[in-house]
Amino acid sequence: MTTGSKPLHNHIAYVLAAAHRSVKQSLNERLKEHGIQIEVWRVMECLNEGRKLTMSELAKRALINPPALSKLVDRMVANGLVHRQISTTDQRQVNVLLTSMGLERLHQIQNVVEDQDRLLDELLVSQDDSAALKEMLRRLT
Amino acid sequence: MTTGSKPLHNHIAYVLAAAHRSVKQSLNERLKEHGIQIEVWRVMECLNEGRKLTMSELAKRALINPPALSKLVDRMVANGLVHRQISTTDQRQVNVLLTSMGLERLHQIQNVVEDQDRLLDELLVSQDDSAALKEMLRRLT
DNA sequence: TGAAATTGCTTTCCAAGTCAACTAAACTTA
DNA sequence: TAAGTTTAGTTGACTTGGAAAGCAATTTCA
Repeated sequence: MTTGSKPLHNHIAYVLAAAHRSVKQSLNERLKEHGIQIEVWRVMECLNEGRKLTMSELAKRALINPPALSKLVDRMVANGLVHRQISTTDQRQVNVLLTSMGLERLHQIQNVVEDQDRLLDELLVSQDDSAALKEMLRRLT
Repeated sequence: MTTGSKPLHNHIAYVLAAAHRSVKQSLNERLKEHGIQIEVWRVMECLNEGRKLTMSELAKRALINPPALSKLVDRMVANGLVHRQISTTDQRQVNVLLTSMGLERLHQIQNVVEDQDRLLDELLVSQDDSAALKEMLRRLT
């Protein structure tokens, strides 16, 4: 016997990585046409929902590690999408906010993302599957 | 109204990214103790199943883009885990094979990965869920 | 209150990934 | 069969990400 172990394509870690890779890539291609990278979209969504978030809060929600976020925000500031604001109550904290241009750009791409999401839903069998899938994924998180 | 759109945590792309991030991170921590990175594990698993694969075949299965794989294989050769072999039938193709040390190292970590997989399974409600989840993820891929 | 510890964020250094260009081998076809 | 095309893989310039150290502001508590 040569394999001795569960085949790769049955590992959750592998299947999850494959699905993530493929979804990420197709979303990426759509967003690239608008000159926006996926992480930038997530940050903008988070700020749109949260109005004003500290770096650490934003890092958690946008699924980005603090050092990477710090650099990403630098770039986004340079591109005029967000701005930083030192918190008045705690001078260590930095609040990040969407600029009006950032909000405008977000609206431009929201349709793109929703389109892709609809397309993914269609790949699943029933409508319930989509909800069930998300629920299971949240459980793994 | 300020949001105007589906909340972030309902987007498949987001939930998938969150789950992937978290699973990847925990697997990564386990593997780090053995000095192996996740992509290296995937490559070794693929080679264990396929015995001998060309770079492009390996790239597909291990979910790694060709340039990244090329460099990764460089490192793995340097570490004595695999070796390259120019195909006799087509001199452009490069076959990659596990060394005996590579196989040995793979066996050492397979338990680690299976442990984590078992743990993930337990996070889901029923046994069926695991199969259902994988099936849905494959559909998205 | 002031020294020590903690927290929030950034910076630095290095490892790794991407895109596009490149080399070489193998086909195609006129 | 020689020129043009396609395919396989690698390389190089550039960008991004991660781990660990660093800096300040805040909190803790002796």
